[in-house]
Amino acid sequence: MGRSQCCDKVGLKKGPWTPEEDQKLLAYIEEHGHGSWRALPAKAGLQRCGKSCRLRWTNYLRPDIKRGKFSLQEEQTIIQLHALLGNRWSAIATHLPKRTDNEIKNYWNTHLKKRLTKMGIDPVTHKPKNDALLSSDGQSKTAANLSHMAQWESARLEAEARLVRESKLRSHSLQNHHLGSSHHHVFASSSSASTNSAPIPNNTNKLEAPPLPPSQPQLTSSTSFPSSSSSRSLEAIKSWNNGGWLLKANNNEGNGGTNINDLESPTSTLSFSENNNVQPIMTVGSATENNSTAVAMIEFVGTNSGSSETGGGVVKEEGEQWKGYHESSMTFTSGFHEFMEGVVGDDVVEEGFTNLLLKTNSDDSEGGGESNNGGRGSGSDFYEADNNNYWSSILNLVNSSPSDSPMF
DNA sequence: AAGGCGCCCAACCGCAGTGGT
DNA sequence: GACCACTGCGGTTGGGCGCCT
Repeated sequence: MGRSQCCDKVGLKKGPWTPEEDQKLLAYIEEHGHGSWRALPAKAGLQRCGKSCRLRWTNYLRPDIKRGKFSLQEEQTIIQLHALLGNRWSAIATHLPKRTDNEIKNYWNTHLKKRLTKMGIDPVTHKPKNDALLSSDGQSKTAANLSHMAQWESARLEAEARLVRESKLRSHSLQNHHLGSSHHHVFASSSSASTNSAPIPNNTNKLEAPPLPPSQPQLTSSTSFPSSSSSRSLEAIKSWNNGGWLLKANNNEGNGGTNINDLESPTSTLSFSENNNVQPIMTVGSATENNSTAVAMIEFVGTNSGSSETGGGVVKEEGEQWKGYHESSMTFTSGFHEFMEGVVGDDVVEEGFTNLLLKTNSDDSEGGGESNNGGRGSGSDFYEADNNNYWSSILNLVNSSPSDSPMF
């Protein structure tokens, strides 16, 4: 694509900002807001490019920024979210109020990455570097499955983040609409409302998950979130994590056939195409609400050449549930169960995502006993204990995210 | 005291995505 | 559909600072 540099004009200043410049920028934004960053520097009397001004405001001058040392809680949150989201700093920042993505990124690169490395954990994959786990005892499969499910989780979290951002935007735009204002309110403009956020999506959003290894289904997720239902919807998603839906679904299965709308708990459905291409469409939704509440859809596109849109016969209409999947899809009880059996094995499916992680950890400790490298007193015991709780803490984070958090 | 070294973090850079025309 | 303007994001840089020798 390529764009002309914004700062290539001669005479524009670069480098650290002076207090005078800060003052000018602050004063201007407080008075006028920041409708157009391109035009702002000239109006504010700054010899800077708009991009530089935006960055200075976003990362430093905004009044709702917390500066200083990261708390232990914040550190844990960053590590856990990074395990799920990777280097999606803006998404991670949505979990950390008053922290900017830049700050989090810096903190990760300078502190947390090193700490994980010291713990013997690969900061990229969040897996133990000494991969005794991946021995020939079948745990490699579990580890691979774990990775696979973490990617589910990653895409899901990202979808949630977008949901919240969209919700915020809508509420802001509603506010603005009521106030009859456009960009002349510093904290009501779309930019400031989504300071830590990605561009606000339209009604439907395709998200690409981290690249999957060959032979695994490619994961994308689509969201279609009525903002009013976000809170309950996210509770539903959390319930999915908690594995509660599995029990409920299985119980219902015993009752002879499952209608997702009959489930008390939030439900999910997977839609499989007739052929062997893995093309499930999973909907995580609040079935107790009216049926028009489409909540979250995670779409698996087979690695084969088929496209989910064309192959599965699934059509989503804006603001509605997926049209037609009721007829062709299995209920979540059987569909997801069978799908996950194929992917991760029956025992794993029965136990749910969270338990899988815990099981993996407990297996580690049971199998290894002392340590992965077989040594006692090597100084790694402390880190092993951390590793044992590592993934479970990640899930705990997700499961325990309060509904009223900035994220939820 | 001073030079070297490593760390930290604000800021820059380039690309991607989106909306308007 | 092509083009342009603009914003957001993530990787990278480099200057300042503190610690060590």
